[in-house]
Amino acid sequence: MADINFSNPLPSADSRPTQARPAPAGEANLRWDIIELLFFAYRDFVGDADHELEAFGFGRAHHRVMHFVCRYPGLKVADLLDVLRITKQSLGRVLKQLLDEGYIVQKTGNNDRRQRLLYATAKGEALVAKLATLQTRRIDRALEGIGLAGADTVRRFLRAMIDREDPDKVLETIFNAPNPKE
Amino acid sequence: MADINFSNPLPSADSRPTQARPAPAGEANLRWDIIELLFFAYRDFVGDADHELEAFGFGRAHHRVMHFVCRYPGLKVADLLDVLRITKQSLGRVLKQLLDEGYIVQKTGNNDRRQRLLYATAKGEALVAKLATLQTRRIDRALEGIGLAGADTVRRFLRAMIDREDPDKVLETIFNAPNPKE
DNA sequence: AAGAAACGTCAATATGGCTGACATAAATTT
DNA sequence: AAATTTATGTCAGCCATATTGACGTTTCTT
Repeated sequence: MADINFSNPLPSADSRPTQARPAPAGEANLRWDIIELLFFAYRDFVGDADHELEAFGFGRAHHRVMHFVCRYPGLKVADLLDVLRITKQSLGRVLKQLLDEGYIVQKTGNNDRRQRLLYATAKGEALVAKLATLQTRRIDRALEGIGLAGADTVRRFLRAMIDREDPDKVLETIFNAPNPKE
Repeated sequence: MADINFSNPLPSADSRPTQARPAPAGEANLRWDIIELLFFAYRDFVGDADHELEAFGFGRAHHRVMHFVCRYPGLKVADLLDVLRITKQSLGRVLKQLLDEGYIVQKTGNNDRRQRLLYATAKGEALVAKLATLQTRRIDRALEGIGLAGADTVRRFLRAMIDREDPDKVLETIFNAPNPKE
């Protein structure tokens, strides 16, 4: 607590515009800018969906489940747990609601009858598409000035931000997918 | 629920590798790839900090508060509420812990003595720096193959993902900041 | 027949959001 | 000077979503 210089407060500290604290000499080059941009970008990105979900009485948890079930039809419950990194008890409640309200259906596995393969209904697909449309609008707007090569750079960056060890089934699919041409 | 083709299940549906559902004809071009990459990238990005925070008995909420107080010293409580988009009651609980445990201090405003300007202590700064270091490591790794121009593209993309209307004090600072040269 | 696996569920608990109401001190307006 | 508004704090309770641990059923594997 020694080197914080507010013991002798700056004159009119609260009338100056807010400024990011300059990096002290000893501090390694930290990516403050990208760290904060990620925070705000993600906040507004999920905000799009959050707002719409309210009208359905759903939360983020429901969205995540529906999204991945819709995108990867036939996902097992265990797969979903891996992807979402939550416990089956947590998933249980949310999944039950989505089943009861007809957004998702279960189907017993053919090979292994213990499995409950998950599929989105048309109702579920419609909602997921609606949410994805909102988010796509934001992404398109953000990519606008950046060009095709830029979009690819963004994709490469995001991919590289993801842990590669012990990838779940969905991530494996994503990593193996060819980078789209746009 | 008519056009989902699992009424006549595909042979050995659960032995095939997981595949992303191909986009139906009627569906607009949705950015499924970037939507999912953002999900996983952010999940792992905040995971770095989450893991470390456990050792301190703190959660994500504490991190967010400490981070912005540390980065924008002298932030008012009201500013923080704008940035985090939570209620003062929610902030209150978390902030009280951080004050009690000596990660943050308050200082009465000079111009307006109602205000409580927030500052991180050395202890607080150390923790924030530690967490930022972890996240910076991940970002650096992700930017590695992308080059300087690529890093700038990523920054531009993330900036453009953020809502511009009604920016809070911190966001204004970020938007007005010159793009760093790397 | 025994064990393991996939899933479901009950119970209890924690975190971090929320709303509404109310209190205080200080600034501002009348 | 009095009234009002602003910035903040706080009490009480609710809700959503996460957790752990335990136990049960069905089904597959050995």
